[in-house]
Amino acid sequence: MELIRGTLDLLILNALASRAMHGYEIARWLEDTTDSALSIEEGSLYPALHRMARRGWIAADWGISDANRRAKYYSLTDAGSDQLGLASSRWLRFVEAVAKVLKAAPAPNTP
Amino acid sequence: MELIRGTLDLLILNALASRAMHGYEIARWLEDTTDSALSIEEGSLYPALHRMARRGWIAADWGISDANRRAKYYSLTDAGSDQLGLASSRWLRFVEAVAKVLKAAPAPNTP
DNA sequence: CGCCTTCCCTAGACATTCTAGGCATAGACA
DNA sequence: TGTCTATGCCTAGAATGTCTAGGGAAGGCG
Repeated sequence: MELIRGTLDLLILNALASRAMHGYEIARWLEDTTDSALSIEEGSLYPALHRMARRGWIAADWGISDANRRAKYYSLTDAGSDQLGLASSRWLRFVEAVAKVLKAAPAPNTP
Repeated sequence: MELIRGTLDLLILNALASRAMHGYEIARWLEDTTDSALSIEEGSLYPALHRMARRGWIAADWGISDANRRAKYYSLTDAGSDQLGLASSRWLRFVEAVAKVLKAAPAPNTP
């Protein structure tokens, strides 16, 4: 399912809030957590991770994965934790506002 | 507030589901409905309306506004009504999936 | 050895929103 | 009368973020 723009950071921050993970792991964590409702393309994921590292929200360390391969583990920084709080509340306020809009109109035909 | 990409169509479709409106009216309807939590920039609104008309979701007719000025009134077509149903359910499924992600992580610090 | 899986990466296409303008007219008010 | 504000429509180009469509290296299994 195509992600709605601007939510990937929020998803990644949440993933890393539970524990440090490498990129591939984040992608599978997201699918597991959402029962495959959401999935990240690698072409979106890695640029997003680099962007977030550049902004100081996450830190990277090379390590060895469970499958015994080299993997870059990302963890949340303090700034990243702050950002998670901001992004979460922004998201919740947005969802609430959209809910008002959906409620304002008569129920759409749901076949 | 900057809109999250991909939601503008949904908002407009909902506005027009309640009644036919001209562009300026849609913008104010959205602010009223969301207690100013959301607002559309004109530079986003008009291109979106043209795009949606091109896709056959809405139809345009020139008329005279309450303020006695010429205004282009948009109304939902049958295809637009279908699209509203699709976009709504897609949005709800997405929000639900993100909720699972937010619940998966420990509560963020909300200062 | 060959293949699948894991794991990382990038360039360019694409879509959508915003910034920053422009233009026209009605009505209020001086 | 002239000017100002609110109404109403529009566009070009920048900025952003995701996806498509690749490429590559290495572990483990048959």
